[in-house]
Amino acid sequence: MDTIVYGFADSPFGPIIVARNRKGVCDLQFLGFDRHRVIHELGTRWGVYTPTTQNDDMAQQVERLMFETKITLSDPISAELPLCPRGTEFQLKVWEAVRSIPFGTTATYQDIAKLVGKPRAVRNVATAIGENPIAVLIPCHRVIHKDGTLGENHWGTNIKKQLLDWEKQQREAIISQNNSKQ
DNA sequence: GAGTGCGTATAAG
DNA sequence: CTTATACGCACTC
Repeated sequence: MDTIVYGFADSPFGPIIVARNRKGVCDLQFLGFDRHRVIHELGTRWGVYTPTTQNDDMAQQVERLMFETKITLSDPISAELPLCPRGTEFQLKVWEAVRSIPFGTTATYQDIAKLVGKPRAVRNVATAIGENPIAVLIPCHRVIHKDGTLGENHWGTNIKKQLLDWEKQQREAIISQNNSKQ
């Protein structure tokens, strides 16, 4: 049986809960206003009988990697932070495709549908994205409507917009930094 | 098998 | 701008 280590941290976008098993980060949620509901969801996803231990240091370390370390445009987070989400074949495929969207850029739901080889299953892709268990690291906030509007988000359109704005700002900062070096 | 859904396109008010 | 209709299909019940 899998054992889970979870912990709490403060991100620039509000408090988060981070959980990992021995393979990698398996769950990451914004706590939002309803902390208990989110923790309950974690329980239903992994089973109330899954042995857990609390380790806030681990969570804070993950948070620092996500938001404080120098992020390059190619998104090095993946290499340092292996992910281990649980889901159906289809969901895992969709989440993998979402991870290929570069930092600071966006893709449409249709783009992701094509990437997973199911160009007509756009709504199903959207549903799978909505069930993303690992916020930010599986960057579902980078998936937007074809007409440029943001679309819905599990943690609120506000979080989605904030994350996109932040990434865009970071991206531009890195680009201008690189230009001034030459 | 029926109902649902983080979409998209088109038509209409 | 908003509502309506149709399409699409993985998933849940």
